[in-house]
Amino acid sequence: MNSNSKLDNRDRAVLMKTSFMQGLSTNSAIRVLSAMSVLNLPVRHSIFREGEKAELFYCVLSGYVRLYRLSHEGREADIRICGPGDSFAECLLYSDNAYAYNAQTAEHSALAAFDMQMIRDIASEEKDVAQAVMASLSRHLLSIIDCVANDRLFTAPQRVANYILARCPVDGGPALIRLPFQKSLLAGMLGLAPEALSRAFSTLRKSGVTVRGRAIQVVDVANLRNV
Amino acid sequence: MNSNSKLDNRDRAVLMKTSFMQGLSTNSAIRVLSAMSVLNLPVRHSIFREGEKAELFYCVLSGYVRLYRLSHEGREADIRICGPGDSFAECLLYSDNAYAYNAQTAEHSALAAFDMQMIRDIASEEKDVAQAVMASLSRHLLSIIDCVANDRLFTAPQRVANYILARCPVDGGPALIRLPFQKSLLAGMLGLAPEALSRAFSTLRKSGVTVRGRAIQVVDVANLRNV
DNA sequence: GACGTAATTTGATCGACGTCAAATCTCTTC
DNA sequence: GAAGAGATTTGACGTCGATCAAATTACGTC
Repeated sequence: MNSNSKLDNRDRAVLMKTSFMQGLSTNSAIRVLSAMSVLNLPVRHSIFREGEKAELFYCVLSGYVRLYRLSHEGREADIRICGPGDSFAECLLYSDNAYAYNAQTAEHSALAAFDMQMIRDIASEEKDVAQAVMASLSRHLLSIIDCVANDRLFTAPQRVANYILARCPVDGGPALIRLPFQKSLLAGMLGLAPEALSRAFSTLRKSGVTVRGRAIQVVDVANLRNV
Repeated sequence: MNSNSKLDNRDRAVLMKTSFMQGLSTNSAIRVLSAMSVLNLPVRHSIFREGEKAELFYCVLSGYVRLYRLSHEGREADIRICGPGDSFAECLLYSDNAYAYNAQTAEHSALAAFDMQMIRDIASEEKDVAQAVMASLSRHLLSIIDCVANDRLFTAPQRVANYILARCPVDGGPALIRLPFQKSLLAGMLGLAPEALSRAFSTLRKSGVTVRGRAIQVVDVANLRNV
């Protein structure tokens, strides 16, 4: 398989730190890379649609990808937001052969695209590749379980607080973090309309959360845990 | 590993049809079975709790198991209901070593319990076992993705209609199905309070759905798709 | 730095669903 | 078959978050 563009050093570093590729032997890594090509896509570009025959799975090198489903009436629901290092559609390696959701770039993005059949073949020969696939699948499963539990257990302000806390240093005290993407993406990720996210932030003001653009300031991390 | 009870023929048949065990070579199946023991548990019996060290994963032979998380205030949210043939906690084979949720029986149940370390070792030697793990993980991932999408896209009556439709013959016309468990379990599975499920059923009456106990009668399956 | 577009916020309204309480139904058990 | 516990339904009510519209803010481009 040939590459649509070269794998630059930054992209290569990200790719090697993926849960899918980290820890592979040199030999396996070379074989896996030969089943891969790099795509550079503009913002809001469709990667695949639900129901299409699945022949490639992907790993995000830079940018963000939105995975979503459509209702009959055309409403969209985000299932997952993938950032650098995340892979998606690898759940189809050993199941159905049609994509289970739509994927589109949320920003200008670089993706590694892996040929499913080639990876299947490699995984059946190289134990460490099979193990990498299992590790990657496990990680996803756990993160989606978190997503279901969050949706069902917590209110919008609580979900936002959880998101912030997961990105703060563990101790108490003040913290300053920066959103890696637009708020509307975060909203979809948390299963909220953008308006609801905005209101959740404003609810959190009384818990010491200040938002200006993508910058989020927390007066006291320990305090935010009580929300 | 020894067995708490013998594997009877019915249980064995279920176990062999699991996405985890089906298609294993005789040799692999024997090795896997040697890492397994059977548990017979009464209703509402805790299998493990969130945060406990994960040393076993499970496959349901008969009965039903509820996987759920607790909020700080003690509210419960179901993540998944596992029936005969489903496995759970196998996502920890190659990740974290603590259970990510609570598990308890929803009825008197028979479970196959697999020693994670032994299965890990076997999977690293037998290709088909590794592949079985991947297939099992993939299937779960896809089913939980459906769960997130359903929660976010559909209302209670629509989710109930989807559940019914998934269990009806594909053609139009009338259908009669039977719930395999209590309605309160179905409610949790669909992310609803029992009262909301009840009201959803009564909303569906005008779409030709009649419920009496565990029996669900559908006047016209094709019609139900429009809900 | 000004402009125009896109993103975000805010207000108002509404529907969906959770919760609590009480009534009714359905099983199990004796 | 009767009793009783547990499950389900129904009613009343409150809250949360979606939606629509309008105002405001932020950002990329020239």
